[in-house]
Amino acid sequence: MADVARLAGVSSQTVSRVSNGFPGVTEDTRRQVLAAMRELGYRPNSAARALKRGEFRTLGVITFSLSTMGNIRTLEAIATSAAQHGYAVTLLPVAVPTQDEVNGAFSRLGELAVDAVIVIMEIHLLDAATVSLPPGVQVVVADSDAGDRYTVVDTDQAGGARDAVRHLLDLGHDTVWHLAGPEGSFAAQRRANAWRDTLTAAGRVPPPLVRGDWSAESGYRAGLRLADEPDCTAVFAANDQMALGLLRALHERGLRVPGDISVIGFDDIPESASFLPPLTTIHQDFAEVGRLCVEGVLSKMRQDGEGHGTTLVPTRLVRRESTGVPGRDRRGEESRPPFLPDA
Amino acid sequence: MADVARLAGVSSQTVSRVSNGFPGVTEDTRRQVLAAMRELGYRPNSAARALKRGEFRTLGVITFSLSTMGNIRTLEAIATSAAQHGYAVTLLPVAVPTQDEVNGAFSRLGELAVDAVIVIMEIHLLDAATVSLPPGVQVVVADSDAGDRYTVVDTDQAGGARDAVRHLLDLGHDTVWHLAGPEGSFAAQRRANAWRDTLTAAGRVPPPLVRGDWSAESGYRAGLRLADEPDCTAVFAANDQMALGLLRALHERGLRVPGDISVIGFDDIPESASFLPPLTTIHQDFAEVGRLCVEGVLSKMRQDGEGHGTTLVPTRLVRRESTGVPGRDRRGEESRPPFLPDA
DNA sequence: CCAGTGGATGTTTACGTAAACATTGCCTAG
DNA sequence: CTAGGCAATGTTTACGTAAACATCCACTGG
Repeated sequence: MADVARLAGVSSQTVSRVSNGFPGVTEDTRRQVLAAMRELGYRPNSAARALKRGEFRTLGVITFSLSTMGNIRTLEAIATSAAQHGYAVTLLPVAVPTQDEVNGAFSRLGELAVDAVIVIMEIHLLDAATVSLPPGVQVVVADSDAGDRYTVVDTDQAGGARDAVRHLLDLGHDTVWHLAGPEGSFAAQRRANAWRDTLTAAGRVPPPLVRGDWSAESGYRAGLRLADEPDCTAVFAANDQMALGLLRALHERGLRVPGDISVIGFDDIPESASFLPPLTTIHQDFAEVGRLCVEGVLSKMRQDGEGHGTTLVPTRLVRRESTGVPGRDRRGEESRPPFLPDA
Repeated sequence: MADVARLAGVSSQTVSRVSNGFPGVTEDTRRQVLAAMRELGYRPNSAARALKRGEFRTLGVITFSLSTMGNIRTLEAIATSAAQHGYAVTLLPVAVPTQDEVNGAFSRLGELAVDAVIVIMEIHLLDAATVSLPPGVQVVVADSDAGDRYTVVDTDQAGGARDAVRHLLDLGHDTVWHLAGPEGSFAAQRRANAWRDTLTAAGRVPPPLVRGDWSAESGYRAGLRLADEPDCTAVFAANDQMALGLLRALHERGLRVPGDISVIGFDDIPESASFLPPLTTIHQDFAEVGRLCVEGVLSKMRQDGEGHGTTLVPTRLVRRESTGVPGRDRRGEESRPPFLPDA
């Protein structure tokens, strides 16, 4: 900086003013300084800057190895949104979702150049961890509940699940089976609860819950079981991957979708439009979740925020070809090639 | 730090020594300092640290919005591997893959707290950009060629494509059609070139190349065309998503896979094991790519490295049920339900 | 008994920046 | 014509750390 000042014939403070876009600098002087900066290839040293300003302009994101598409989309939106606010994003990967690993990530965080943290994680792993949070570091949590203890931004899981169930009921199905996510997942739990509540509210009897683990493989196994349930005409899968496996199993058993069984997913991953048949599903707006995480954490930083609360991002039903009116009893009536989209 | 020193009854320098694990501190003193650190909740200030040391212990990763699964896996591996070396990872998202955006990312980079950069990007967007790289910032590129100008780590695209084609030829197919990725992509180009070369080397005539854009939707459209090619008994899709769309199109046209047409993909995304039928594909080791990127950039930093070169990460053929011996002429011969896995 | 040695610890300083305060010089109002 | 004010710019200082150097002290060997 001193070199630039010398070359431009000004003081280093003036260089600082120019590089930060502060007022009170003649247009002439500004130009000269900029020229000198270019000539010397000057780059402000961000370490010194952070030291002086007391902030890093950086957000940390803690997440399990980018396993699910939802986390990835959210992360992407966080990065983009942070960049728009002049913030960088530092990744804090947690290899395996154990309490130890999470604690480790949080303690590393203390020495990390980060002003605030966004956690994409189930809440129950967070409790013991946050005690070691450096004071003044704000936290926003995505993919969780517990809005009373943290600021939470999440997809409206319950609303989406409700829409999925209602869609199938509206089509005329007596009831809807549910292929749930793993027990440990709050998202899975909330979707399952909303599924049960919606059925009950509509005066239907919820069938036994079928448990998967988010993977297509687990959906396949569940599908083999469901294929043997003669009463099953409609399945709400807790995510699109499991729906994919489900479709494969039903297909192998010679069941038509949606002719014999309607299937609806959750997430709306890009591939789901190309499943066999294209999957009706609940679209999640991960970009919005990420954006709100950044807004939330920045606003908390500004007002040293105390207020916690949950922001829900609405979902949207995307109707494709895997859902239709009930008709399993018609099985075998027609001889059209199976799985041809009804449309 | 001064407070800790006072509480522990030592000098700040001794605190520094303890916090950096330097030798020359009595076990007694160390314990006292550590106790004081805990009591005061001391965290070393990473800005001051970076300022003093002249390095940030941080790697920047520039990539287009985490669009493809490959990039994500690579990023994940980079983050993990960097953490093991005591480095953090900062994300530099590029919204749209235009030269302007890339230049912007690189110029922001100059002010960013980053010691080195890993670029996950097609090379041709890099050329004009790197001129603005701060001196001393090393670069490693994934997903590209141009090993003569940069250090490059990439999947062995050509080797994988060759294995895919050979697998189908070995099964007895006369030739192999190719559903390629978009023209702008070097990965797509190299896979297509290797496909053509392998066929030529085997004395076969390469059929006309079919172009997609990586999406399942484009694979579907291509599939509708290929279904009308009576000579087509084997297709090598340049990625699994396009293979997915391809499978759907063939299915709609009543063609069995692999009975009538064999399909092989590239990438081995997790879902491909649950396609209809499960997809034979070329597995990419993104974790290894990411790891090598980190190793490469760190070693370049240590030796102020000049040497460029390309490191290729081998692929692996994953045989599932979408490939088999040729048999399109047998169409209609049997009445078994289509798409049941042959095994 | 003393010089010499080496380990443990303290003191000084500089890293690059920006806030706070100081100075300069020009313009305007009285 | 001059005091006062304000815009432009310069000077000083501190941010928290760690390298370099300085000091202290206990112990060893002659």
